[in-house]
Amino acid sequence: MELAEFGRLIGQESRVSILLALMGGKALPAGELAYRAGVANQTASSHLNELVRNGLIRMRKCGRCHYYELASGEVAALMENLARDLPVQEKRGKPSRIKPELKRARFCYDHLAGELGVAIAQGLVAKGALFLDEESFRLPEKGHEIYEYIGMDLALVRSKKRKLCPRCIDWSERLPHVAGSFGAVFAEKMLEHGFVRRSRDDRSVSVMKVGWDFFVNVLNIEPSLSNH
Amino acid sequence: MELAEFGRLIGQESRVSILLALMGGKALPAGELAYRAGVANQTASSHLNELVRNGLIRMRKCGRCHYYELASGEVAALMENLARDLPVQEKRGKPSRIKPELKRARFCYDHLAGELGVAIAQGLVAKGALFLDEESFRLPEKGHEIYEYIGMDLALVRSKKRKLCPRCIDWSERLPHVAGSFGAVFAEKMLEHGFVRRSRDDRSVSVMKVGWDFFVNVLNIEPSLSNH
DNA sequence: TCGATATTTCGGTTTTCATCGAACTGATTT
DNA sequence: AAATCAGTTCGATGAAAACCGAAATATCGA
Repeated sequence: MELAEFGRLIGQESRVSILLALMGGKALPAGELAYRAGVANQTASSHLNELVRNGLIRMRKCGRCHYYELASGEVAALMENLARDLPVQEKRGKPSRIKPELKRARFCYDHLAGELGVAIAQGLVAKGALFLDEESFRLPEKGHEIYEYIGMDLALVRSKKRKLCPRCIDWSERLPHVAGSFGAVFAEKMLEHGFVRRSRDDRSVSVMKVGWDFFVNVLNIEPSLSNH
Repeated sequence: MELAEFGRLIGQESRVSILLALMGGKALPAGELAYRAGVANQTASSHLNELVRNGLIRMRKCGRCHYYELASGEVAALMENLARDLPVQEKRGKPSRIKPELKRARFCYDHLAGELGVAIAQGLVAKGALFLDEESFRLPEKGHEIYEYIGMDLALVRSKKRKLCPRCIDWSERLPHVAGSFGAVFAEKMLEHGFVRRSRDDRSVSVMKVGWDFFVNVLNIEPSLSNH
């Protein structure tokens, strides 16, 4: 895609809202996206069309609903990186309008990010369940008890064709967390065990009681994270 | 800056042309930028104003000329990374419109990039004049004969307040080359010795005869690079 | 001081495009 | 089959903004 073309696409509030809503990794129906962007269905429809045409998102029909989602993890990473690297303008009276829940813990496409995501990555490394490599993380050859503990099948992780566990530098934290198929499967497990729960409205995530037990006792994550 | 605001700024051919022209790292007068963007001076002037207001570029007066340049290496890196990560659309009959000279060797803001930039970085590493680190390159404590050979003062490099020698992943090559103050000073030396010469029109760079001697014999760079 | 040059400011024109009402398509329900 | 619901297409409207001619500003050279 051309630079200017891409700029035009993300140079408009409604379309950015749509893209940001999809950054949660869930596929959402057209109406929902229109509502979130605060525009009429027809308007959203044309935006969605445009985004699909340019390969940023894609559509899947299911009955009479049209579900839209990001086209790929690459697009998600692109957006996340862009948001992170945008020059900060020193304008007085512009205190970051970032929702604190989002900063604390959120889904970044299909894996966990925010303070929690970073802390998890660090915890796994500290426990020897993950190694820090040049460009990405690396899994220990013979697995690790933590993965058995949560019933996570590393063979499954390795079998996917996408990148195993690339580092994704967090937009809010500017620190690495785990993305790729590992990040996705791990996040899946966290949901499955009820450790965390996704927000109904946006991509923020809340940590349940059992979740804290796991994070603090098994991963040795700072309990201070839990004090809001 | 907001995502949408940034998108709007780069979502327009004239402004992208201006930004791209400035990616060479040279400061250019307003008229020149208008010419390159293919618009009238007045139009360019308003675009330049807009870009300055948003902190992407900055202006320096010199006599009756107004010289514009990128606001910082961060902005340059942002643009370069963006261009690199843009999703490639599989459109038939769209053979990369990238100028081969640009792909071969160019200035990326203030340091060398393209095939040449990557090869230089690899050459320096192979010679032990540079080490590959986590996020950046690292200089050997006690310097290296290569730097003495080209008369490059590492103390000067280290004295600058900007990052020493971060890795910059190339837009065309997708491989790392050296940026930061090291990259800038090194490129400066290459020009000084007449090893390379900047194009008058764009950010491409041509390698002179003496340059090839240096690159091939001292840095052991593949001479195949020189066959166009 | 006068004219030439580089750039900006102002005003008006034109283009682009985000938006929504109305009508249409298809799927689901009654 | 009729009613309903999700979504799209079409067409018109209005606002934003890209553009350039004309005039203003500032510097330079003579």
